[in-house]
Amino acid sequence: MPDTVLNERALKLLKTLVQRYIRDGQPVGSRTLSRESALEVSPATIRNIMADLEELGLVSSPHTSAGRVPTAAGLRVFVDTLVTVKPLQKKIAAEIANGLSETGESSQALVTTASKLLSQVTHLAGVVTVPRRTHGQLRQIEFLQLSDNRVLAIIVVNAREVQNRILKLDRSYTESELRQAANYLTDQFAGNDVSDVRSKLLGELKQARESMNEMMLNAISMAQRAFEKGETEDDFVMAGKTNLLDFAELSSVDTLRQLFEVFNRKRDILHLLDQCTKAEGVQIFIGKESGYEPLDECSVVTAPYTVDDEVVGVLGVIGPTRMAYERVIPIVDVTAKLLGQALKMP
Amino acid sequence: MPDTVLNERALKLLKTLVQRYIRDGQPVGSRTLSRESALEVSPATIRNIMADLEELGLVSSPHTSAGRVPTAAGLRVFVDTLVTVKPLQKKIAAEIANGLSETGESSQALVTTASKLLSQVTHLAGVVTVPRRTHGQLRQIEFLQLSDNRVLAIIVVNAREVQNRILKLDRSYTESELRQAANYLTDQFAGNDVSDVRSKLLGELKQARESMNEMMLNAISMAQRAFEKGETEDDFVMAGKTNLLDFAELSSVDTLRQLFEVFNRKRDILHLLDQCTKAEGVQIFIGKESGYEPLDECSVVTAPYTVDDEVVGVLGVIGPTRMAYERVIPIVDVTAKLLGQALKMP
DNA sequence: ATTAGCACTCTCCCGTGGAGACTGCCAATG
DNA sequence: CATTGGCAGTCTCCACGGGAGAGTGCTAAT
Repeated sequence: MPDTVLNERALKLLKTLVQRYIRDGQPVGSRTLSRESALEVSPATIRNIMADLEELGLVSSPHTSAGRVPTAAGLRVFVDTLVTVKPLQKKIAAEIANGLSETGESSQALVTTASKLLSQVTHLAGVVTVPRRTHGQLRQIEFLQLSDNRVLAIIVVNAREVQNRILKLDRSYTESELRQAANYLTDQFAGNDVSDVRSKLLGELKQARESMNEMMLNAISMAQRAFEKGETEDDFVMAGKTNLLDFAELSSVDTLRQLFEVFNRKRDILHLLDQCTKAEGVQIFIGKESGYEPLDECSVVTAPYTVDDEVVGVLGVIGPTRMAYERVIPIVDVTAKLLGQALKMP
Repeated sequence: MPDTVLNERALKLLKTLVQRYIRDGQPVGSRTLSRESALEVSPATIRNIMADLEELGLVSSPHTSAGRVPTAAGLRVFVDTLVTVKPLQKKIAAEIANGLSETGESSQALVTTASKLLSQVTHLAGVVTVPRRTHGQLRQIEFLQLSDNRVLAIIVVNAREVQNRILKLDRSYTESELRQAANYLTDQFAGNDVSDVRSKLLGELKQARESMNEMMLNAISMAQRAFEKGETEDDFVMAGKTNLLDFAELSSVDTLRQLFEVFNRKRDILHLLDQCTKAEGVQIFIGKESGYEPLDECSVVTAPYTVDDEVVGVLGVIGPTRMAYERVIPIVDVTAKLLGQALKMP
């Protein structure tokens, strides 16, 4: 036994073991390891070290006479301290940058593109949460009469987002009533932070119920309805689920079934992604660390993306625990940065 | 050999064979068939008849000593002449009706719900094309200034559909210019069939280029841009892909991969669905009849749905060839009718 | 501490040999 | 002459077993 159990040599071996395992997904034997690692040691020595690593819970053997496979803990050590992030290929960086710049206006489209790019470049499943701009500036409110009692509210935020919402009202309004209401509201609230608008509306309504004329009251109550449930349900997009079919270790139909089910339910995944807004920079969940049973055999690599220094969403990829972290990490990293930039542009 | 080769008894046997095969997906032997069918004949007789049916290409045996399995041709005969459609369970009809009536306003939402209902009720994959109303009445056009040179066009059709489109223009317009343009266009074209508007715009522009004032010219050219590319890309929705994972015969990971890929590409499927708008009533494609290799082991059951006697879209389900046609056919049928009704409502 | 050698273990891949399920054919039957 | 019972033949499925290959753990030597 060496001075400290996890000495440099052991770590170097762990690193090559993980790299090899990631490459072809099979247990790595001592002979292979002795050839692969630059270290000049015999297989026998490696076997000893492996026994140590196994005791520490960093590797394990599927059965007596197979090589070793890194455990989740082993992978964690790898990504935390051993991984040497490959410099991003220019070609790939360009692919992402182009993809995003070629995409048109709406932030929804940008998010979808980002997700597709991630999946395309990493050959994993890409996920991106829809940006939730807590500090957007309300630009304009407009109402259109659709039919009796039904009014279309259009809310423009930040010169980019456009939200439609159909309101059913208790009576019908004339066109000029609607125009007046819209003008009043736009005058009153344009430039306000959109997260404040709702509470201000409530305050306004309560504070001055009697001092206002009917028109204003109507306008405010309509606006309230329009701002209700501001979150849309479609709050993240995902591309490349089929890439997961490529990996042998996920290919039991049952595992796949579970996986696809989770992606359909969305909520669980979203919760997981939400946690990532707190940290900054790339974050990695390996296996059970995600806390969701169906993802036990998956890793998730995420990074928050920002607009004007404010975190507005998270993106990342989901794949088997044996994904190519060295490649994936920088990809997720720059995609987050580029998406942030793309969203900022006018 | 009987009078005519495909006599009544042979057909009855084919029917029970198909039913049995659909039920549990395994080859059916002569003994089973003799018990199952109400016919009082011995297995030996049945073996003779089976030999005949095999010669006709309606059944086949996977190997010498397995029972018989219906071929695609056999299934075709079954659905064309033998199937006795089960009366739709009230519970299911109610489920669909409720599901649709509880869904809110937008036709997009209705379509998604319909797709989900189909998949939920049949345990297959549900598909619905987005309604393409060729004869919708234009109700209103509105323009909103977003930022310099960027204008949001809002087109209201039929008191239900709302389309947004962002236009990049060569100069910026004042609010009143936009309002005038919108008013002019709404006056001019409201009530027109939306499919005519574009051509009328063109005509108007050409015919009277000099006689118009600049405002009108601007209005018309803006409107033209707004009506370009009227089709959205997201032209059908699909729910319940995961249901396909349930069926043993589709569960080779490779088959599944192909299948999911097809659903992602969308275009091929859409083409297939488009063909179904021509026929009326329920239409069935068995195996290769669909013409798409990845669907070789699948059947597609579709029905067009109508609004005001005009076919506006197609819905249906996709599943393995051995799907429960007797149950699925009426479900697809009523869903089409109910969706049509739901879309018609104000 | 490292290494070579060796016995041991476990998987994977065949080939083998019933057991079970049907068929196809033939001869008997009404 | 259609139908039936009987019977041999065929094919799958599964369990068993043995040999090859890979890799380990232990021990004794360096």
